[in-house]
Amino acid sequence: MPRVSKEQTDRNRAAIEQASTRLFKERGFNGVSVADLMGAAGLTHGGFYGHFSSKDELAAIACSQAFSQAADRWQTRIKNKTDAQSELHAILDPYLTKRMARNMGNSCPAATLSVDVAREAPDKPVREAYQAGTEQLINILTALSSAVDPAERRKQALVQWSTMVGVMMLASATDGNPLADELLSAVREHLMGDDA
Amino acid sequence: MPRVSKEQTDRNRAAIEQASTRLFKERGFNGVSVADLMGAAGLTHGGFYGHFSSKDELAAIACSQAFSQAADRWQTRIKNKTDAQSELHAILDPYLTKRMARNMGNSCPAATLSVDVAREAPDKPVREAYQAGTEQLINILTALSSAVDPAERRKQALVQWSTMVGVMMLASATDGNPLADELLSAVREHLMGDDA
DNA sequence: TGTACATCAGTGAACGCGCGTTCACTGATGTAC
DNA sequence: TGTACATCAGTGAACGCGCGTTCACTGATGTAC
Repeated sequence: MPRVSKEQTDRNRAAIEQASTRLFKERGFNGVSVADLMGAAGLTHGGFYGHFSSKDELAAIACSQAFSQAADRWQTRIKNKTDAQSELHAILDPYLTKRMARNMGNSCPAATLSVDVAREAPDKPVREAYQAGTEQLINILTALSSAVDPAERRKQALVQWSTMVGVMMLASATDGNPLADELLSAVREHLMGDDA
Repeated sequence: MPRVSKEQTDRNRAAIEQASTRLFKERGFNGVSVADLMGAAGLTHGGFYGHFSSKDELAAIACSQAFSQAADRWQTRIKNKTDAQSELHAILDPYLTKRMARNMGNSCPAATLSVDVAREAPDKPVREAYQAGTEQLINILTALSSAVDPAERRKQALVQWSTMVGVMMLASATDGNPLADELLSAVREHLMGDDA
């Protein structure tokens, strides 16, 4: 029953992109086949190249979308907060959780995609998408820094970012082990003054 | 010219393990084929199963070896140092470098293998090897903590470890971009009081 | 508005390729005398 | 110590399979009248 309305075509493309954003984070670029992606969008593999020129192109799109969605979520959470400290808390509280560590498909793209990106050739389109997305999130963190000097604010954000991403990756890899909880609560206490 | 002396057999097996330790870190478990590994050891793919029962088994061995080699390197570096602060410096100074970020095959297994391990099924043998290896390195860091209370020492080490691993992963993914240097020097300054 | 037809989104078979694993074979090593 | 032979580490063809990508085809959609 092929040929579908223009609206349905757009919805199909969006479904492929959304599925890839989740699945690439969950299983990595090489851990998901084109057929997997199309199947997750309710389609068959052959139609893929009507939407994208290659799997690499979609990887870049998915990477962009993953970071944009994360940035949007952060922006939504810090709305209506009155000071930088509670804004930071609004971001970190849902971020530094076992739930996020366990569910890589819904968690931070920096924790899940960084190694995949690092292993890609320098000319692959996904690298640019990653750089731009990373800057987006770092800029949000920089705006919430407690330092005064601009250079210090940025440095503080970069260190915070490293710690956040590192602990999520380590907690994912040690999921099911008490160490995962230890890591998360140590970093929560360190970054949020949280004792939970 | 098959059948080789027992000594040569042992050397061949060690060469396969050493090659896998480097290549798995560099390209991930799925990024290296059995033929690649055997080729790197100067052998052909067919002989693989004379040494190992499966690629998964070798992944676990390689993971163990990667962490043990890292721990040995750390132990060597902190020898002859007089205080905890210079011991920590001896570990961090060569760790937090662009060279390490760029050369994933020779760098920290936690930065390169964590995501691969997180994506493995819970019953895969590589997970146990990862857990044990991670504890090894965390114990070394804990011993160098500046805190007094044992629980605080461990927490400090866990946060430090998260930051170290996170920044190496981020610097690898942003290699070639100024952000990679920014990340490294921000974390160097934060963890080592270094201004370089 | 209704009809005739061109377009083209999606299908599924097929492509060449590389994967993990198996296996019959080889010939130097190790052993028994 | 020298010879005859059994062992077995390594070889390379072959297995079934899944990959990314291509393409002839289909039939509902969109358009021209």
